[in-house]
Amino acid sequence: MKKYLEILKKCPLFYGIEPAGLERIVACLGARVLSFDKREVILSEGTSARNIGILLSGSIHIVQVDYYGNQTILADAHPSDLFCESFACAGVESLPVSVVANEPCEVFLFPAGGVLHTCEKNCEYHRKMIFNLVHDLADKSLALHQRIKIVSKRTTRDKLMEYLTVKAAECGKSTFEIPYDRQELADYLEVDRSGLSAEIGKLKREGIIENRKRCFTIL
Amino acid sequence: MKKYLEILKKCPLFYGIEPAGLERIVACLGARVLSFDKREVILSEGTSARNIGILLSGSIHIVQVDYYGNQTILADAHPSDLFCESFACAGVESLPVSVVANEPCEVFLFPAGGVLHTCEKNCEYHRKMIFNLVHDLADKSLALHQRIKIVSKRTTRDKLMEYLTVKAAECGKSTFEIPYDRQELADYLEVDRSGLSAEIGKLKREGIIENRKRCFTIL
DNA sequence: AGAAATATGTTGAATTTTCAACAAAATGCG
DNA sequence: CGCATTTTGTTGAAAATTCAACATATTTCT
Repeated sequence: MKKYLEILKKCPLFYGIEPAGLERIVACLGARVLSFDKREVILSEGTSARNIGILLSGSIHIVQVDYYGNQTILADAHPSDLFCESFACAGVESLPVSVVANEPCEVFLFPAGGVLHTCEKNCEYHRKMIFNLVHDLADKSLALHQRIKIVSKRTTRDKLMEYLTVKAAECGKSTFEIPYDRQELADYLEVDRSGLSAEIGKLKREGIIENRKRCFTIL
Repeated sequence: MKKYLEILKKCPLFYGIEPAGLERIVACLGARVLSFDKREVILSEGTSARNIGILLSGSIHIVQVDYYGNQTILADAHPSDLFCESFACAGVESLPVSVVANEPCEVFLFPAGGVLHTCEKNCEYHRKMIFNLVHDLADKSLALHQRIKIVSKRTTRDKLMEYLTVKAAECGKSTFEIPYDRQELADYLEVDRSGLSAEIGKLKREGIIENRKRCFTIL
């Protein structure tokens, strides 16, 4: 477990907890470390929602897939990110999303009970974690609102421009890389892939954006 | 303030806190009670996000309005419900949504600091509130996921049927009332109002649903 | 390097949504 | 009760999305 401490240290759940405490807590959580190949399903919609995950390496997508195979990408996570904490904390039985490996990755999985139920001595670390959890859950909520703001635009063009504008603001630059390929971007924006490609082409010809693969520039 | 205690008692933030404690806490929060008429803006997008609200009477809508006046209804709240807690807890400066009175209503508004910063004596009540907050934030996150699942459907018909199915499951009956009029339902589903009316008419003629005003039956 | 697999761009037809304008129904109010 | 206002339903035309099919480009693997 030791070799993962550097990543875990940066997890929002453990902010403000010094290394010695972290090691104790991590031991206490009863976590498993699991590895997955690209495209493997890490957690499947409908299965138990009792576990919280922390991504150790690689990257993952949080997705919903409907009846007809339409996939919606809700979020992507990177090393040190928490995932599925909201479902575990809400106490729902079954997961309303799936978690899929976007590249080979390792995850740290542990039952939420270890965080939610204070240990015998109501330790300071526990108190910190709960506070951190509040902050993290609020952040996730914010991200969902942001995503809703993007996909609630009515046209492919407006969705794309809103997304790019948000991303540019996030990076503080007008040239930046996005974490999705075309199909994934379409799944995030909830539009048709070919229509998205067409729209990107149009925006380029109109001199509004520049683009090569995952790199975009807003002019 | 006394007369609101019955409503406040049922607020998710105060679960498990007995009446005596509740009265002390409420006094401690430094809240204002404000009244609004139907359609009045209670909190406006872009203004300070430091306050948490509890609805005392009436009902409200959490909305986003874009550039061109397209309104998106993100959620509705009823007496005892918390609102805007996620933005206050995330520590963002400006509110990404507006809160609008859906009918005459009273709200209880207080700075989030009173909940997030433990009082001198790190009291048991405070600990409970933070735990309650975790649960509440997780629930809100879940509601957003559910909404995304609905609006990510690609057609008006699929969005509507998904929404009605969820509502029916919520009530445990196939006949139920929804909290929105036609325009509001359209704003929630992110579709055109007239197209929605047409689709409801079609579903009725096809014998898939029954509907009179806000009352729907899935057949 | 070369073949196979994957990702991206392009097109036109079919479907669906949006928009505007108006009619009909329901509601609120003096 | 009757008028004014608001809400809901209907329609047709314009705009946009989706879908399928295919061409081209890029990546992966041996």
